[in-house]
Amino acid sequence: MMPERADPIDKRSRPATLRDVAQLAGVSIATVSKSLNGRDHVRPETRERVLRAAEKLNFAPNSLAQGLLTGRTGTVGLLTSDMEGRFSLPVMMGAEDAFGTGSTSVFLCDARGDAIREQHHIRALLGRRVDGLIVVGDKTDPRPSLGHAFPVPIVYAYAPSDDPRDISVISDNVGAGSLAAEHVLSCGRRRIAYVSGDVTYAAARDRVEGAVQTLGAAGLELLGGEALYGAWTEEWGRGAIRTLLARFPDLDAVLCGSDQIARGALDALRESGRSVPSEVAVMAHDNWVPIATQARPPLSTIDMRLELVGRRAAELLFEAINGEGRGGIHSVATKLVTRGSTALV
Amino acid sequence: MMPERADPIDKRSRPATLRDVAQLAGVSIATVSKSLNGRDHVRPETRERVLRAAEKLNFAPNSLAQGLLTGRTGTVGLLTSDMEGRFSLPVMMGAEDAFGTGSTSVFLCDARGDAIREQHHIRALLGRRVDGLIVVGDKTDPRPSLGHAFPVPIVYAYAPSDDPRDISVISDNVGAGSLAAEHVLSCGRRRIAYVSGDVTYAAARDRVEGAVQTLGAAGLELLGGEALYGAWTEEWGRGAIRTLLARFPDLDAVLCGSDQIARGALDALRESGRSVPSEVAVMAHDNWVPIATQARPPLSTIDMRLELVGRRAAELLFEAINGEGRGGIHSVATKLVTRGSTALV
DNA sequence: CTGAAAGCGCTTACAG
DNA sequence: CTGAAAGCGCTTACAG
Repeated sequence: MMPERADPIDKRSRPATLRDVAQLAGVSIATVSKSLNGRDHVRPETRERVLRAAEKLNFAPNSLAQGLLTGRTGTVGLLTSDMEGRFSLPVMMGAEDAFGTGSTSVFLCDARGDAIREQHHIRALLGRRVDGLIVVGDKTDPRPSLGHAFPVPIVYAYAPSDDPRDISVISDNVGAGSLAAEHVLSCGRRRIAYVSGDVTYAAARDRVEGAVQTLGAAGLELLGGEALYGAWTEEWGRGAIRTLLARFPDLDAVLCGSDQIARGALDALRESGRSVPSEVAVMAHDNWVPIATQARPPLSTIDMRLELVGRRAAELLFEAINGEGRGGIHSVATKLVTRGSTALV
Repeated sequence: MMPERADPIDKRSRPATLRDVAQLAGVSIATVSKSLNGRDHVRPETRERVLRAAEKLNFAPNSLAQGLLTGRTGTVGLLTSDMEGRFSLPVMMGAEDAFGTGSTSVFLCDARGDAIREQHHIRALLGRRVDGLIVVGDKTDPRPSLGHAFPVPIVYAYAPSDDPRDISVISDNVGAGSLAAEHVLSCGRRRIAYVSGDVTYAAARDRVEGAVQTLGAAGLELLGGEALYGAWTEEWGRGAIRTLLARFPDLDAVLCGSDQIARGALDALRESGRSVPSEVAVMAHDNWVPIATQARPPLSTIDMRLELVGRRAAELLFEAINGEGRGGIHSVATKLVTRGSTALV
């Protein structure tokens, strides 16, 4: 004879419904609903009884039913093109964080930069009746707009949409370049070179532009008259430094397009017998913590505040869901992080 | 006089329902449902008419309604403790990827290692009637089981549950240590040291254990009789190498607990005038690509195949959802990646 | 203050 | 082959 399955560990026990709670509390399901949702017109002691019953049954309302009824699901789609990307991740974290504290849940989709896959995911998300969409890019270059034929609002984060009517949030790369230049100027440097990354990246060009502007305002220009563009690698950082030292033996600061480039720069400077920061200051971008802090010396760098980009995107999406969409590009200010590579002389 | 809103760009157009399709096709909603779901008992030309109508209205079925009815939502919760973690991310990617090809969507939740937040997220996920849960850890040490009082199955990935009845997927760190040791042995090295990471991490100890076993089988032991434990940093890698070179000037290989430690080791070896790999081979763990490939020379390392861990977790969860739960720890084999730091002499 | 009823959008027996 | 009806779990006017 089989023992009865009274095991509370039974994984497949059906979740409690309003009906179960109503039965236990001896009231109607309407009353349970009102009690649980804090509606008026329920006697305090009835409400109390209902709450206890719900507690005992470990009742959690079925969001599907609620969503079906109210038209709001409290879910949002996060469409990323590259989960490996160091840049899209913090943005995702910021967004998840901003939503997570409330009652909104995030659907994660990785399209791998494939437009077909992206369409597939969007269709699935729309089928799940998300209240909105955040599209996270992995580089700062504008991406194609998804258009406006959607039943829900869309916010683009990190990579802005190429349609100015869309809502986009980016970090301010021009401002970042300015900040970097300002910092080395304030450290008393005047013979400043720039080793940038891949010239096809908007982020590379924007950061250079900011630096050039700021130097210009101080009556200076970059050593050699322009930035050296190359690759986002340490190797390029090393090679560029060797070239620069040959041409400008008296350079006293190097602005680098990324932390990785800066690490290469540090290595090449050390191997050329230049001491950092006393002879040459090195300034980086991105604040990729494991890279920046493990460098010798640790890197001063510009933090792009990507979590803030994600958080801002979440907020703007929320507003748009509530009908207050504000198209255009919203730019998040970056932040200087000083470490040993630029310490004042 | 207001123009009529026939604008297809209207963001707030209500998504089409079965009823809309039925009306356009001139049939009942039951017939629409059957046609769309490929059920029998529909005349081909009727089906065709329905399909065209659905197409024209850009119909996507409301998953909420489907879920409410069928009891399956086609959603899964991914609970991570640390989205910054280099380790939990690839696992998430693998899981998302495994699901993404099907019709399952993933809810992403970051608990930040906070048990309260974790409970909060679990409650929300259960309210959304996910079909199952994947719990992703950020280190390989066993984590507390969430218990068995859940209406849905749970799979633990990367960090196993401390309850052996739970389903866990990990990468094989002992095997990884063996692989690393085998490789340097096959490169003809015999005087082998081990610079490990933080001894409080199971991953650190397991990798050492695998290496010691393999060396033992070859009649060897580690230089100094045991591994040097320290921190997961380049600085520790540099310091440990200096210590080792002083004690064992003739060492010909170093196994490192991580890519970062190995980079430190490379730098210290170079600065001590040892050439890698001709004099000393350096072998790492993790295959953190930007670190490993940018090293001088690029690092041979053990890839933990974390995407595979995530993928396997997704598969096991799927099985468990279908009632074929297989408790215990499932271990994923690691993979040797050879680069310049160990090239055969 | 409380409850019966309608309805959100779908699927599935069950009649016709 | 096609459609009317019930029902998934909830919320919200509307009666009582």
